[in-house]
Amino acid sequence: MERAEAGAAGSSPGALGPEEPGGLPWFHDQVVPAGSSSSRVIVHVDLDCFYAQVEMISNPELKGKPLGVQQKYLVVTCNYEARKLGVKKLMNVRDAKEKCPQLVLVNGEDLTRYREMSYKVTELLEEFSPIVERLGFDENFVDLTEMVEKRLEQLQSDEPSALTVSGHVYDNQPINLHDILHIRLLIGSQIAAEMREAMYNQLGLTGCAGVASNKLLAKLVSGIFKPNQQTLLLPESSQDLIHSLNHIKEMPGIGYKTTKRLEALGISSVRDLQTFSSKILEKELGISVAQRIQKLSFGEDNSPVTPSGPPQSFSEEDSFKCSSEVEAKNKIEELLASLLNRVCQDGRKPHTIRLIIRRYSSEKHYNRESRQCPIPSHIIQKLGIGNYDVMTPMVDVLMKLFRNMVNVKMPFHLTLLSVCFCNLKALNTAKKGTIDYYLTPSLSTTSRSGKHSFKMKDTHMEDF
DNA sequence: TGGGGTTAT
DNA sequence: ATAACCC
Repeated sequence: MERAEAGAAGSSPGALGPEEPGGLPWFHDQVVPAGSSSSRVIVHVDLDCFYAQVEMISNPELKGKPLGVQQKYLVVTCNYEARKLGVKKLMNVRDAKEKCPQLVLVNGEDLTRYREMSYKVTELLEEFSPIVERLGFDENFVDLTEMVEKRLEQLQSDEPSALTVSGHVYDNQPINLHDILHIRLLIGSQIAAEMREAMYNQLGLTGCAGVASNKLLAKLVSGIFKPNQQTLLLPESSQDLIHSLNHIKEMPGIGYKTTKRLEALGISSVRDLQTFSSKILEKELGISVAQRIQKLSFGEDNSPVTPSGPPQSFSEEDSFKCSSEVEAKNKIEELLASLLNRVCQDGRKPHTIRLIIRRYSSEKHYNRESRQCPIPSHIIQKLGIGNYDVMTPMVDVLMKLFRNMVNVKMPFHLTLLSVCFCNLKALNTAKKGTIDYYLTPSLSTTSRSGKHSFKMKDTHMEDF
């Protein structure tokens, strides 16, 4: 893999400080208390134009050509060839074709291959450290603190270039090899490089990485050098980084709604937010949001890297025009069929099903409504095996949810349908002798005889 | 704006 | 069930 970055400024290999009498490097006694939340080493890994990369792997003839991935009338992402020619993310297909007539488009409405590749990336990163948090399909945070500590213990002072940073350093700030925080982050940058190398060698994917002391800063710094490069942020540069943002809307964690409310208070820059009265902010946004985002404005973020593990929900959606119950039912069947395949592969069983609609309306930014209910237990039990037996009863349940939301006797116009399986439970967690065992129909003796199915507290659709 | 995801209230 | 956030 090509490495665009040169060795970082300020890192001079072999410039170790004085050694202790025992021959150990000076920093071996600079212990950070175990479990301490101060001074972590976090990496944010961000794949380059992920969907486009997956498409180019599926069809290598696309490599070298300007490529866009299309969903409905939008180019949701594109490769760098296309970006050079003026195509932007989430650009209208017409505008994109106008800007770039040679643009090759592939349909990316089926996320299956993207999702599969996404989890391969997360699993690869989990081999480095189990503390991996997914953010969308193409980003991951990894807490490297423990791994860095282990490498520091192993580190021999006579290893040549053991203390060379990998990739860029933000602002070209010099590394101080006598500063333990610098050393720890530098080791983090080496691990980040190994991660990117593994992603390329094992999966054929390129991406960026940012190494810093918390998630916010790692995420912000990962985007500094853009495709296929990595950047390390040293603590002394964190204020420069956050003030390089032109507007608070660029701060991860401050979304559309909060931005509007902040603007109404006259807050638009990061410094505006830093210096704004905490009391007033708390009264306007609530204490929780106010305190969190004001800390973010200083580059402070104590939120942990929370291991994502397997997904909490599976959903399939399609945006399309729908004005009759028959159209809705057909689409629901289609969405459900795909979901059943996915849930079957996962192995766990969903205990809740949800139907989401979007109604046509001229103005109103985010309008979605949903109804959910427990999946009847007799359907849950058939989930692993008979894929077709469950279709009909599940569609019945979903259509009841549909009619609960939409008055089918009146004209209606929907623009989206989505089906979601959630409340996923592992199959045989109930162990003999526990309360669960006796309350789990599939394991209890009465249920095993197959003659009684008990209901427990499931709400039934007849209730509607 | 698509087709997904998450957590908090 | 909705509302906010993320991609």
